[in-house]
Amino acid sequence: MALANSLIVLDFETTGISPDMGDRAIEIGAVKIENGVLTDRFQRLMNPGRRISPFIESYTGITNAMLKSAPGNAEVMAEFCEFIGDSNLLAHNAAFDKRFLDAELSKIKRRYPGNFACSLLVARRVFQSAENHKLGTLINHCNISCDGNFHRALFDAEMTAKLWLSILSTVEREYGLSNISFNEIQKLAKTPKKSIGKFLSSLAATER
DNA sequence: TGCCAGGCCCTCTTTAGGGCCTT
Repeated sequence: MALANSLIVLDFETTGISPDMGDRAIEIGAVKIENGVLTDRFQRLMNPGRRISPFIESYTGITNAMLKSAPGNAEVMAEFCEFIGDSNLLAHNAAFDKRFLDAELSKIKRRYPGNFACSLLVARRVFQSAENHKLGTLINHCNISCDGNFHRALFDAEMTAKLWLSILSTVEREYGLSNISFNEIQKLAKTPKKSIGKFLSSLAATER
């Protein structure tokens, strides 16, 4: 089955860093990119069934009072599954968000058909001179306008989406690639840093 | 109650260790 020509950029806020140790999602934010344009948005708080720590309240700005009236994780994740459809997926440090997505969907016996890309791995290769590769640093590095609160799911997803478009435009501008594919970007994310120039030049040389 | 991860990537590497990144 061919996947849709769309990309879902997502970000979780969670009770901690390890779903294997019982941590749960408390917010999901996502945007849909179609043909280089943000065409849809999704944001929901979800009640994990227990109180969150003062650290997480401070880190995210999401409070126990806000979560008290939120729907449960199962209801929200089922709705999010419909939003994903058959799109491919993207997150900044995707290993983290993928673990939580897989854990939450496993609890409701749902799956997604798309592949997961990581803007962190790609940015480390394309923006090697950046001070570091945290999302906020890369947004500044790319001169992307930024008016909102980091560590809220929808805002981080929107910033990741804009970073992704900046990565694509940088690659296309510097290497003369007019339409790099999702699969080619996935290969780029696995290419050794020192070979990035050679890899992209080879793509440009063989471009349709 | 209190505790906690894991994949990537560099190098003083590969028979390993530690920083980065996410909440």
